[in-house]
Amino acid sequence: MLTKKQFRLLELIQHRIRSTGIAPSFDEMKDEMGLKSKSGIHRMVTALKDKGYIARLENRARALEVLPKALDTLRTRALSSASVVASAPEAISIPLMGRIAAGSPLEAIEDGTEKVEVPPQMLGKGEHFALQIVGDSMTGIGIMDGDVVVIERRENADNGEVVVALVDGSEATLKRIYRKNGMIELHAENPEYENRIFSPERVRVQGCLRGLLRNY
Amino acid sequence: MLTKKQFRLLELIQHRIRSTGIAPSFDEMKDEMGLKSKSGIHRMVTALKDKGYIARLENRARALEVLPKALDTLRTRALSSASVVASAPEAISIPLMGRIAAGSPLEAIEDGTEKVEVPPQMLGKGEHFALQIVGDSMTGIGIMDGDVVVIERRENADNGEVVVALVDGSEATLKRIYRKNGMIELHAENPEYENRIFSPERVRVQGCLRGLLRNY
DNA sequence: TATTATAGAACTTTATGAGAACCAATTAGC
DNA sequence: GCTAATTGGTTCTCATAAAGTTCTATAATA
Repeated sequence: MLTKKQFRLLELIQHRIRSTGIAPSFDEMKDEMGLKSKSGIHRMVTALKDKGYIARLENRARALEVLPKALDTLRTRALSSASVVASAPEAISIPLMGRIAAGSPLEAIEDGTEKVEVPPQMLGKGEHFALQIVGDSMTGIGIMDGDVVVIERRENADNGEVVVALVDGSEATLKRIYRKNGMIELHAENPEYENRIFSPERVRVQGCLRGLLRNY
Repeated sequence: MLTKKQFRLLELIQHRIRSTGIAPSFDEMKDEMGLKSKSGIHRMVTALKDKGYIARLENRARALEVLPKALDTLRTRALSSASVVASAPEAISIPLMGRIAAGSPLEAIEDGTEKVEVPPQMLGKGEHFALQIVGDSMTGIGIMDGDVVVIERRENADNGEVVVALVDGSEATLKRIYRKNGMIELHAENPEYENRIFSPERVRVQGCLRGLLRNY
């Protein structure tokens, strides 16, 4: 029941909320959709709401919620697009760049000779690598000790995304990142850990979290 | 009930919606059916609607919905062609058998037409299938809503393993299983949920958790 | 030949875009 | 607190693109 653009916008909203926890503003959606005016976004958001895919509070900033009905659409699509891709059934290998933890360096382990196979639907456009998680600083969002995370190499990240952040050039951690008042806050998703705040010069983003693999 | 072409169109619509999330436009259907004019599509769509296979909003872009009646028709057909799909044996695709939640029945265990690609290192010897998690009853061990879990089909499980358990033949859940004094305890890994204890006859193990995939 | 499907084109309705002015809510400073 | 600035959301209007509807002449066929 959705038009192409409406669907794309819905995907965008959902992805944004899922990866950053915060819904995008109209202006941000405008930019991400490649538009120059946000009136169109307003109309599409209204359409999505009327069609029952999202809920929103009018006049509230970033007050969007993706409803289950929409999740159904997006889920099945995300999964079955995998089978479409399956025509080229090779698993894709990406380098395992080492382990990452709260408080231990990443650089030291960068050989990249080990590979991990990753299902193709987990990879986006860019360059990816894998890291194995040590420690429990992100258990709050379901990232456990020993998990392998798939990271897309990037220099910057949206507010609220989970990133690999290098602090002072030596200490790499997987944290949720927020920018506040010109400072950068690295947020551990475990109440037992404290958030840490740095000046922007001290923090370098190395990549954004894209997927997770776990073996039992 | 349906003519050949109508059936083909129905298949096409359903496949399109499932794989891309949005219905095709009249022009696109025209192209995919190999026609040069869309007026014919219009008539066929009208016919499908009149016969109760699809619902639609007139004059609305891509406003088609495939009704359950049609899914029945399509499913029988899909099963017979399943053997063709299976002819790519070494593939790392496993069937997605539906969704599973704490407390709600395994959603209409699907026909297994949908596939998920899985990195080979995640698979063991046996037969595997995938399920998508709904709900938060296992967040305590890092299994979140929307995750895809890889299950090895088994009839029994070691104490403490995470299993897909079918209770009373109807209600399937993903739980940690313990045997105590001849009884079976199903343990949700989330303090907000209660453990439940059953007599062995009531619980059937369908498989054991082997892996987990998550996209961000 | 009667019937049914297809091509084509004209036409109507919806969906989207740009831009600008205008509210509403929030935040920074007093 | 209170005000001003800023961010974010709402409404219009004017264009244009995209999608859906209709109708007629033709082609295909039973």
